[in-house]
This record gives sequence, C-alpha cells and structure tokens, in this order.
Amino acid sequence: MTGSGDALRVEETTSIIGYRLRRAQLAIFQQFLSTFETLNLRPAEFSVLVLIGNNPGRKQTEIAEVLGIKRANFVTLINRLDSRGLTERRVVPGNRRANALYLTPAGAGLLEEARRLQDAFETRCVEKLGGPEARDTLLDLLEKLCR
Amino acid sequence: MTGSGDALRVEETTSIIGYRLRRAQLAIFQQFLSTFETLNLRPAEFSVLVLIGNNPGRKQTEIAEVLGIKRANFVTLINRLDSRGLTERRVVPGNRRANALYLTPAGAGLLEEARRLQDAFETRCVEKLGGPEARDTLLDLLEKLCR
DNA sequence: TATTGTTATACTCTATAACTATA
DNA sequence: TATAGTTATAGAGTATAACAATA
Repeated sequence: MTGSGDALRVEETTSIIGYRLRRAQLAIFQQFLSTFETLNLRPAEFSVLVLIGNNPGRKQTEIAEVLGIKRANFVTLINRLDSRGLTERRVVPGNRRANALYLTPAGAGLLEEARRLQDAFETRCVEKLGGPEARDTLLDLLEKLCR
Repeated sequence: MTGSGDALRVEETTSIIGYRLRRAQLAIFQQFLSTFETLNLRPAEFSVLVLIGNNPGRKQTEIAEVLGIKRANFVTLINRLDSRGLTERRVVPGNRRANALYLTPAGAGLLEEARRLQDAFETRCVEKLGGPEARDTLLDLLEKLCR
C-alpha cells in the first residue's frame, strides 16, 4: 500500500522564477544530451568546438574564460578533446607559455555534424515555443534576468 | 602584455537557447544565493522548507520526489535541516518504516523570514523583466520548452 | 612580478547499488 | 515481495592554491 496518495501542494514552490528556470534548463540539457549522444559530445565540449572553429589559434585561457570555465578545469576538457583527435595544441610563435588551439580535420568534421544536429534541435525548440518571435522574446527575457 | 586582445566570435554559441538558458539560470542562482546568504539557506533547502510548511506530515520520499531529489541524497539534506533544528522527523502511526516531516517553531520562523526575502527577490526579478505580464510570458515559454 | 598551463585537492550535486527494518 | 530510510560510493561540475616555465 502506498498511503492515501493525496497530492502535495507545490504551487508556491513551482511559481518561483528561479525554480522554473532551473527545471527548464535541466529539461533542455537532457534533451540536448540525448540529441548529441551519438556524437558523444557534451554541451561544454560542443561549445568549445564551436568557439575554436570560429576562432582558431586562440589561447586556452581565452576560450575557457569566454565560456565561464576556470582554466584549471579547462585542461581536463581540452585533454579529452585532444586525445579523441578533435583538437590540437600548437606552440604560439613568440610566446612559449601559451597553447594555440585548433580543430583537426576530424574535429572540423565532427563539428559540422554537430551543427546539423544543433540546428535541428534549435528548430524543434523554436517550434515548441511557438515561432521565431517567441524565441526572441524568450532570449530577451533571459538576458534581462542576468542584469 | 596580454596579447593583441581581439574579441572572440561568440555569437553562434551564445545564440543557442540552451546555452542562454544555462547562463540565465546560473546568474539567478547566484543572485538567489547572495540573497539567502544571511539565512544560510540554499535553493533546495528553501524548497524543502516551503514544501514541508505547506504539507506537514508527509514522508521523506514524497517531499524528495516532488523536488526531483533522489531519496538517498535527500537524507543528507534533511539531516542538515534537522541538525539545525529547523525540521523534525516523527514516526508515522501505523507505519514504522516512514518518517513524517514537520517544521519546528524555529523552522517555521526561518521560513517566514525566507519568504519575505523570496518575495522581495521575486519582485526584483519581475521588475527586471518589465512587469508581471513579462513574467507570465517567461513562465509560459519555459513551460513549453519542457515538453 | 605577471601570465599560462598544469596538478592536486575539495566541495557540491547527482546517480546507483546494497543494506535494514518494516509491511 | 515491496516500501522507506539509510549508507557507501562514484561521477560530473566547479572552486582554490600552488607549482613550473615563460614573459
């Protein structure tokens, strides 16, 4: 027996903006994860590939900082991408401290595939929201919350 | 010297719904944390207090499940609230397996204070968004994303 | 002295398996 | 056999301190 089974009062908790935001974010992350499962790419890894693809030759610290990742933690992430042969560290001429990051051909290829999945994923999200205007509204509101 | 300092191309990454959602959620969580710092209450702990306050006498498993917390992890959380004298586990008459959860007077007092902070916090969020209609729009869009 | 990458470490959150006591 | 709570443990994600090499 499972008890009387009365529903719990959750309204007050669930009406909180932060709570709803968190739940939505978790849901989207789950959807993202299952979309990118076949490529074995996590959200942060995808972001890193996109960023390196758009900005080849940048230092680890620069890429990490833009994404809000501590440079100490970025090492593990980029190590994994490197060992999968997706990215490459090259010496910066004139600054032997820094590593310049590049995509390998394999990395560029995987990124292309990932972009296709991402486009489809984004399209599905826009559909769920009710169209491009609704999406713009959402992004605008999210932006405002960050201030 | 800090290098030539050209800006990185981040548009493509930052236009992604999931990415923006994550950033907004992190920002709100940070704001929430600093708001509740004085009470030493984390988001999940606040939710638990609210839920117990609204549903006194419920089992641990019920409270945990509603919040999406595994019952194994809920033990640590409720232990902390218990040891702070905010909540109380009582034996359920007729079911000696279960713990019924209640707020102590201290817990109820802290919750009252927390609600005041929460109300002020929510009001500030609504202001940032541009009014109650904007808030409703945001909650509606977040809801749609979860489907 | 500051920058860059790295290692080590710790803390939170989350997830699973297995145990106990009860039903 | 199922339920409720608990313990132990492991994996992510994130945070800080400290070190080596370089500037």
